[in-house]
Amino acid sequence: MQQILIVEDDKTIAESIIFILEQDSFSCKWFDNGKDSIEYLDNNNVDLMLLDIGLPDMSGFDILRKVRKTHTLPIIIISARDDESDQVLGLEGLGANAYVTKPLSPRLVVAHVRSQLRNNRPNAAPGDSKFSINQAMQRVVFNEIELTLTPIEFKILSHLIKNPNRVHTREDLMNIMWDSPHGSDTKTINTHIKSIRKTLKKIDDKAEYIETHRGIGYSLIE
Amino acid sequence: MQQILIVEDDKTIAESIIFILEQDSFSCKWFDNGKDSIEYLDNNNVDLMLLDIGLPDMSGFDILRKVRKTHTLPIIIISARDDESDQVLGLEGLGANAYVTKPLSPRLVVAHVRSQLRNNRPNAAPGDSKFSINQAMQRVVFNEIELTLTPIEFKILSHLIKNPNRVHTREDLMNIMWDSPHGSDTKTINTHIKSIRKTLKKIDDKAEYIETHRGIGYSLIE
DNA sequence: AGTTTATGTGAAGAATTTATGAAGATTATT
DNA sequence: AATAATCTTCATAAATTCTTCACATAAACT
Repeated sequence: MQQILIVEDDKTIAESIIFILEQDSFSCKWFDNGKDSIEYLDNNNVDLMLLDIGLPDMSGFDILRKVRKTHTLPIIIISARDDESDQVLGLEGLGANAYVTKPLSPRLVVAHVRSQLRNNRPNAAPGDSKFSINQAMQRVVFNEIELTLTPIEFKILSHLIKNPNRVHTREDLMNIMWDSPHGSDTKTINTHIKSIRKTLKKIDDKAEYIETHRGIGYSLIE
Repeated sequence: MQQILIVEDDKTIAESIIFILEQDSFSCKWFDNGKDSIEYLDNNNVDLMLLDIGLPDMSGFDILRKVRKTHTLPIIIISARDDESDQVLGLEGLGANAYVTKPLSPRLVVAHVRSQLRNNRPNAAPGDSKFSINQAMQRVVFNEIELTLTPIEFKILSHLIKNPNRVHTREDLMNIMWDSPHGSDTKTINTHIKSIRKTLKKIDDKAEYIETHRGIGYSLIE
């Protein structure tokens, strides 16, 4: 269970946030001052901090500054002030991850919490597909494993992933393989598909992801 | 250089955002419709997307849904509507990372962009890298040892270190090597990379840090 | 069943891309 | 101006990738 630290001096607000978060099965810890919050943070496993800017003992910005020196957890600022420069300072200058203004909508707070905690999981597979594309590295990730593909294989497979569950004719795939017209035999594709299947099979032996459509082409099944 | 994709049908808004972002040395690409944006995203290295919800051809929410099937990049929604349920849907349901309402403050947009790009680095834990850069001294330190690099080698390697785990095309690297356009062969890079590899190998014989991406360019693995 | 047609398979060699080492050109330094 | 350092180009070697081919296998048709 993921733990949220709430730093908020207004008891009513804190309780309403905690109520919603706990319904969403987060574990919450609440402090109404900066000192105790930092101490708790330093000695416990906290996944995310909700931080009110207007506190009695020290400014939320000071807390932020201090926490960011040693912690990388996501921090969401809660502020009564809808001031642009406060937001810029918090987000850009001091390393907050989101900024919510009062009056607070508990649902919106939970949405931000979820959004942040989702992002921090690097290998979160998007959607429900077993495939994802690491465009930055020009790699396809299959069952959390990066595939080693040749340039043409990458082009074909990533195109199939982007357009799953539909037949791609050999001509379509040819156009994807080469940027400029190329006078090769369409049978070349069979060999590339074979090679891709072989690569996938190394990771998931039984599964058949690429389907042959006789006389037409291929498709990828999700 | 990190690339931002802006999806916004209002030209004035788009231009003002681009103006600010480019001042902050982000590279921007702008589309006024969903279809072209998705196509561009599928075929290029985009680091972050700014997405307007009210587009002519398709709803921003539909774009979001589609993009999230295969991409994990941070997405910031821009919306004219300050509607709570829209925000909850975008952030929680569809996987957006932030939500900014119009009228837009460009500075605030940049603050969100920075915040997202800072957070999104999975290798954010400082100190775990074998490389560090002493910009003032124009030196790279590798495994506690200062490297002897020529000016161009420093430019290339420090850029790779600042943007690890992603492919840099030869063209990108050329732009980094020279400030002004330069009509040299892209094969020049091969020689520089070779020289950098040689320097690294002197210190750590077995390790392969710079990876070749055939037909594209190079990347540095952390 | 037998024939025809399309696809799967493995391997060879053709084509392309990158690595390598060294020489020439350029720039900076003394 | 001479020297040293750096950058670019070039030729060739090495590695990878692409295409083709021959044959095996599977599906569709008569």
